[in-house]
Amino acid sequence: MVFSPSFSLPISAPILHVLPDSDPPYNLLRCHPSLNLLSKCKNTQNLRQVHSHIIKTGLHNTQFALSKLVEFCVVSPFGDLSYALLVFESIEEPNQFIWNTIIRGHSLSSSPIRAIAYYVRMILSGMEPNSYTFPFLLKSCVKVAATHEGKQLHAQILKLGVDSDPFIHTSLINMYAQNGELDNARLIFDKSALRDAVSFTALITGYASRGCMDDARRLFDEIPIRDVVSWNAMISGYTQCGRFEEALTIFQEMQEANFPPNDSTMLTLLSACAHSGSLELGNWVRSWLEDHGRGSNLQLVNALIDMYSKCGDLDTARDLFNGINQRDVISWNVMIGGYSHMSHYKEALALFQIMLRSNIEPNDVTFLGVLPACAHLGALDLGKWIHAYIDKNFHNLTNISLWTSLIDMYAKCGNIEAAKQVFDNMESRNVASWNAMISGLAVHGHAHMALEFFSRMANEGFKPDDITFVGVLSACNHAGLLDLGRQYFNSMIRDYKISPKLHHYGCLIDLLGRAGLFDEAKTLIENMEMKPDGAIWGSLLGACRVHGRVELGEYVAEHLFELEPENPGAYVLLSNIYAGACRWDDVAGIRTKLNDQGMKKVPGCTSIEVDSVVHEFLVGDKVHPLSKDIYKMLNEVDRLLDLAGFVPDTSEVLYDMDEEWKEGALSHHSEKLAIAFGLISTKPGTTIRIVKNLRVCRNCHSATKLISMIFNREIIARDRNRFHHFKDGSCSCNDYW
DNA sequence: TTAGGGTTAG
Repeated sequence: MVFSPSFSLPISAPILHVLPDSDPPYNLLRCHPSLNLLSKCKNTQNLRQVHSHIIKTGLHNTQFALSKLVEFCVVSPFGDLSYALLVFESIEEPNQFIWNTIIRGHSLSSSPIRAIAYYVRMILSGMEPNSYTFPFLLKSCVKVAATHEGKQLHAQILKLGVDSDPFIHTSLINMYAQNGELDNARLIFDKSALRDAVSFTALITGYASRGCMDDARRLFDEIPIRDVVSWNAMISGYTQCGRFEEALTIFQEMQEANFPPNDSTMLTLLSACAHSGSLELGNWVRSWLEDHGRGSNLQLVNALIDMYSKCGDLDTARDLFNGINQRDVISWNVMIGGYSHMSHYKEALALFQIMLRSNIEPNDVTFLGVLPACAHLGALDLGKWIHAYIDKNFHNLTNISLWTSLIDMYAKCGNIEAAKQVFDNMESRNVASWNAMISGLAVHGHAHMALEFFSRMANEGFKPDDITFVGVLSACNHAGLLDLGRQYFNSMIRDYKISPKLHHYGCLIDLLGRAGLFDEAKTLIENMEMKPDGAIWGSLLGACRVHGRVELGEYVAEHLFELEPENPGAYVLLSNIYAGACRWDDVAGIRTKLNDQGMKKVPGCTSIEVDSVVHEFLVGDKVHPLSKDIYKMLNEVDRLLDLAGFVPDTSEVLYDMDEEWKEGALSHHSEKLAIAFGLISTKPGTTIRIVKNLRVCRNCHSATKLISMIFNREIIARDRNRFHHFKDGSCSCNDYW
């Protein structure tokens, strides 16, 4: 047997000779050295050593010692349930405590429903449950939303007459409240004379989870003697409902009442700060924690990191993260999630890679932070790796958000088929899953399939929300389905009672503009309940360019200049309109204006993932290590394009006025650099996937179509608005984008 | 004769 240096067994422990089921005096057992050693176990090895010791000293003949062993296995983070079960199965007639402990163990495990199975076994073996048995069982019912089983347990509780036990009473309220049956929870609460702060709080939490904070507040006011958890539950309830000011008011009331807050109060407050962006209060909490000597508590530091990153102070968040000695998975998750939340996607992925190298096991929350970063950067390989990791390591995972996040990732990374596969394999879905699928199909231009999913969704009893309609309308938009778009827009208002938001108007106005129906678009804008935003004027301006409407373009541009004076995009679009009308003086005028005001257009940037590494290219970029080879390939591409009779489209010159124009012609746009890199670094025939931060320009669009044919490559490009699948010389958008 | 209820990364 191997002894770890920090752990040694007592040499002379008393040997007990006892008969089974006849435990010796408890005072002798309770303080027996072997049992005291249990609390010092730090791993399974230690546990086995103590178990051997228990056997050597004869203690294994007592149910008391075995119950302590089983309890340790079940409760301690260094124990494990399977070991507890081994011991349990070796006991001929386990006592009530041991049965309860095994049930408790299952309620704490990853499959709490098994607690019920052991309860059934307990009854069948002839052992009666007691008032300790039910809180464990009811907790399991909460975890797996087993309302039906919970009700059966309720019947048993009434039959046994233990319903007046305060613990069972609160557990029942909690079970009903958490499973959405608030009326039943209330019934139990009202019928009983038991009214301590704990049962009040259980009901308050139920109301809070349903957004009924006014009911919660009434109950809170009725609590005879409040305790710290009831205060915390109120702060947390308001926070969850997005009523941050009221959350802070409760905290103020708490202070005025001289009620001392605890760590949980601070955790809850930090969560309120994170959600509402209250950096000032967050800083106050931080100094409170330092003043009270809680500044290095891991859970609190994690909450501080979360607060700072959500408030946009990523540097302070990272400093705190770096300062932690022993980070847990939550530390990593909040930092990665913070980067992702603030659109620092590259940092999110970089930190995730460090996490893996540090041998920290990621969990579902980690992936909820990483997958959106993959989606934005188009990091399909990493996304696929995560999918495989989940399949391998997380069986029976019922986290709908995670699967939905995978759908979104696949769709945004250009693999809509994989997105659909994930969707089809989901055991249960929610509105968000349908929304992800519908908008995924929409950006890929599969309008009819998106609309088909919309009908399926309604048929399966899901109620579409405003986000669903953004997907539906953008599906119509990307396919130019004007009549259908109008119909869905009207149906949204009439049949689903959803009032249109800017996004919905944006889709419809874009559709109308592209179809040249400017009068209808203008009327719609004038009748909107809110002021149009830059996106709406912008799409109209784009439509003016397509239809060569110079005067209207000037009128629309004026609105855009007023709304977004710093945005050079509007000037660029207007100059393209002038260029289309050969009004070169006006083109030059805008150019001067842009230069005078020192405005620079957002540089075009395209990324491509090769062998799990994301490579980024800016216009005319020469910093890539393989730059020479890339430009060699670029020359070859240009030569072949020329041979194929390609004539560059220079109608959008100003669009590329600054760096790109200076770099010469249009041949060094970032997407072309990325494609050239893709051509030299992947095997012939491999699909090339690229992601561009701006809309793809006309010239590159025509060039890419030809490249797909010349090199026999499928090229999937995501631009700011949608996907383009280039194949055999044509594009899935049918030149409509 | 050892235990059990309500708040606390998305």
